[in-house]
Amino acid sequence: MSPDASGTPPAAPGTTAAPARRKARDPLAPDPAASGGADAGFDPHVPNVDYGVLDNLIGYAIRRAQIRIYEDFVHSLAQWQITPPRFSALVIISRNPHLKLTELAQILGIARSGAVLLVDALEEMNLVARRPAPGDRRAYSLVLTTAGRRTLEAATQAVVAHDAHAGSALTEAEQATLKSLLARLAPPRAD
Amino acid sequence: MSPDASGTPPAAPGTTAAPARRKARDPLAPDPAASGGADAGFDPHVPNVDYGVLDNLIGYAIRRAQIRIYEDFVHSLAQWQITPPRFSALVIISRNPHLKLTELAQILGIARSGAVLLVDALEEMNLVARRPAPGDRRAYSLVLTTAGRRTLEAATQAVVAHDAHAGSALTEAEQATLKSLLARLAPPRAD
DNA sequence: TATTGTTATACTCTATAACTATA
DNA sequence: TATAGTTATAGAGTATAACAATA
Repeated sequence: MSPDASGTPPAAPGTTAAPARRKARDPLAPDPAASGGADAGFDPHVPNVDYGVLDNLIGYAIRRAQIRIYEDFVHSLAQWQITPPRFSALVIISRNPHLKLTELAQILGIARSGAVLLVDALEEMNLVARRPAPGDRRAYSLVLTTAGRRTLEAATQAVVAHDAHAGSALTEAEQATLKSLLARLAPPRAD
Repeated sequence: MSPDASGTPPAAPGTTAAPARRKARDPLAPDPAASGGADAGFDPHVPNVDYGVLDNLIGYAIRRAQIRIYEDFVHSLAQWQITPPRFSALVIISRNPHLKLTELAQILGIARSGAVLLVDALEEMNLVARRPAPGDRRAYSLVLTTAGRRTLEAATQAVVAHDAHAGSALTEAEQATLKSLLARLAPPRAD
């Protein structure tokens, strides 16, 4: 079809100019619902803008809150070169020592190959060690190093402090309510 | 340094075997806090696993809820080949016609170049049209096509239905409370 | 034959920065 | 000189699938 055949005619032929068009790739050709896409930013809530339904959706309220807090989270961990997934991994390994890579992957909800990369980075930073798993020479037993424990402790303090800041506008009771309500949200439907 | 010099010695030389190590790239070398990284999955909440601090953080409660709802959201839009950012764009353009690309980008919280791609896709799907902006031959005026209005209407119904499902475990009052609490969360700090 | 860790590959999303045509 | 839209490029994150060693 012709360049501007989008249902609306080219308006006024005298004032109409505008740059040239090209065609775009299809971001969801192979599998619409798969892949780790994370949506665009979408926190701003610019003044004088009508957000329509978006403002009525629980999902968007949660998303906005998530984005806002995530920023803070990332900042508070940046000084240790720790990303959110790395923090999660450290906490999980700390509280559940001797996990195997596959188990860690399951807990974190990522692919095994992703867990390998994650642990690679943490091991290179000397925070986590792969020890031979007793009784299975294929597997590793993941543990924190001394430096890992120390770093996790410091990072945890920072994270907790920033999380407290995020919730500082709410009373303790309200924070508890919020967590409880979030936890009670219905899981995805099957259809 | 040698392959396994990670702070912990090779345990027992008799039982120690385990695959070979290599080095990993650094995911946050250029700019720790930038880039659109979205964290790994992390919804599962596997039984018999100690999540430590994570279970006490508001940020993680929100993140889990977000991931859970997001799935549903994506599913409900997949049949129209509409992704969450596309849906946002359609709603914003619908409620605020004649936006320029740059304005749309600001509202969505994405880069101008991203907005171009987004609108490219929507235009190719014949849902959005770029019309010449009156008075500025550099700019476009974004509007929904007839098909765009129709599709948005249908998609909105689906989204609202699924959002209602997500909140179905809560009473109306509780849903209102949840939204209110989320909206009151403190914004990120400056430091 | 199944599983553990690994690797290679490909794909998506996003940002940065350079470029053009206007203003 | 600044701004709107565009383009190219590069980076991070992820998944998939194949592979070797071991179970």
